[in-house]
Amino acid sequence: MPKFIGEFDGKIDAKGRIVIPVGLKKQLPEDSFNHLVINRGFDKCLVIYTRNDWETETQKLEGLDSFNKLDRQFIRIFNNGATEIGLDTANRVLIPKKLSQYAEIESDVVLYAYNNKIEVWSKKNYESQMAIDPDEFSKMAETVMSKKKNDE
Amino acid sequence: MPKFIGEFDGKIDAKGRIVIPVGLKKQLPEDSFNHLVINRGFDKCLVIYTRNDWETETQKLEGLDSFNKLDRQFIRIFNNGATEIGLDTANRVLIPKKLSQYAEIESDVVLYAYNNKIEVWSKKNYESQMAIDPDEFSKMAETVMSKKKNDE
DNA sequence: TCTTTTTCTTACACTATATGACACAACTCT
DNA sequence: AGAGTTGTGTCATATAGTGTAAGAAAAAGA
Repeated sequence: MPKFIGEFDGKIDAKGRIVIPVGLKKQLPEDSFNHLVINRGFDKCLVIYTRNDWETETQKLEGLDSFNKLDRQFIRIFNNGATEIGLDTANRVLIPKKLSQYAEIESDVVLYAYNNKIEVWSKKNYESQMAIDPDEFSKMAETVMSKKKNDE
Repeated sequence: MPKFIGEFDGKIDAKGRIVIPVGLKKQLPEDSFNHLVINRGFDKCLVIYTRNDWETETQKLEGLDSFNKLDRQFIRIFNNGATEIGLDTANRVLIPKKLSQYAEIESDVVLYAYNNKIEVWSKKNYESQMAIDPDEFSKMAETVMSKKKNDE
């Protein structure tokens, strides 16, 4: 499983393409250049996985109960919009229009890579997502990490 | 885990690079020269880790649930734009523009190394951060250390 | 103290990358 | 078929990134 890291600024061009900066491209396995999957994220962003990782992710859904209405709906929505994409000759990926609309991407974007995901944000949404003051953040840390402890 | 120590003055050049002084470079494990991670710290400074240490830090996040909104946001903010960097042929590191802006770094910088972190400050912010009179400092010690005791 | 070596600083030159414009192919719709 | 839309590739240019070198300053050794 690739471990991505980095935060990159970029733009979407008139045709809806975003350049994958070299710093990020270098982290991608070569055989994934033409086998990436992009989908809606849970927040107003898009997520790019390698095809392999995407399959791993969807396997997490396998335990769900396809006789259960809510589960079925979730699976449907989760898969909706997932599209395979690839790098073109200029290291760009074409973002399907539906998805860029969903993420409210118009011109400036931020690529935010961590773990096995590359998140694609409109700059505006990215900034408001990240705007949090240190005190709030440390409270958040307590909540999140203590919950984690209880789970164990 | 490396244990850094020292305070170094330096400058950022027109291309956004900062020289890692030899005294500091010697403290870095050789195999980390091209695998350093930099990201935003609290208090308008930047923090550099070795990639290994960074991964140790982020392992704390591993049990979190990416289907949970708060957890996701926490992960994102914790990562905070971490980016991998390396030393060039002249022992410099290129600071991503976004980050130097965040830390208000324009010309003079201070590298402040302790534990497994190297903090990068603009000289101005560093000085105002460190400007404190002895009485205040001792009061601060009481507050901080007694709180710690209660936690234990 | 003087010499030698190392480290720092600055400047510059070269390479790689990002960006925007444009041309054209494929496809859709009327 | 023709007009419009969408997808893909190419190119030129500006900017960002990287490497090299020379002199100044500092440190180390004799």
